[in-house]
Amino acid sequence: MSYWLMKSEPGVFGIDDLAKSPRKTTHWDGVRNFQARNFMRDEMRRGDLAFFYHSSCDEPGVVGIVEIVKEGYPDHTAFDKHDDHFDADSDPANPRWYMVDVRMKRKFRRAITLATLREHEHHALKGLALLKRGNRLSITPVSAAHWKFIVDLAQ
DNA sequence: GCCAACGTTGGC
DNA sequence: GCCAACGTTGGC
Repeated sequence: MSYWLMKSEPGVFGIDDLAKSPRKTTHWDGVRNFQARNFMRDEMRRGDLAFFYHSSCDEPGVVGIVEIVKEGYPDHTAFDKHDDHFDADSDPANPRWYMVDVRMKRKFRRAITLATLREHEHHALKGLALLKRGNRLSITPVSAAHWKFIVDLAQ
């Protein structure tokens, strides 16, 4: 089993939106980066857990935990001309973009802010992809040790 | 709003 | 294959 971190802008879709979704489940559509696509298409497995991370907001940070409940499948929003994430180059016969389904497992009582994570970036969280310089990937892997440390911060 | 960092595109 | 130009991300 693997661990991940998935970014979302709360102004677009935050953890409270997920909590209100049917069965607390949603498809993680709109990812238009090949590396992140590859993680969803090739590496994420049912039962994997991911941190839900709020980005581009007042207080960026990890706000909860989701479970991967459906493995990679074509992102249909790429085929919809009227969708913000439409991509004319994604052919339904040979889809370019993929998504997974995630279900909310837990919302932290308090967010683990990026500032808090940074306090540990040279020690317990050394090497965490999220904290790497210039990192912009919306989906990144998290080691088991880092996972445990961050979950403990939320207690 | 600024800007550093990065990914993608396209000309050559 | 190189690399400049461009667009996007995302923290501040």
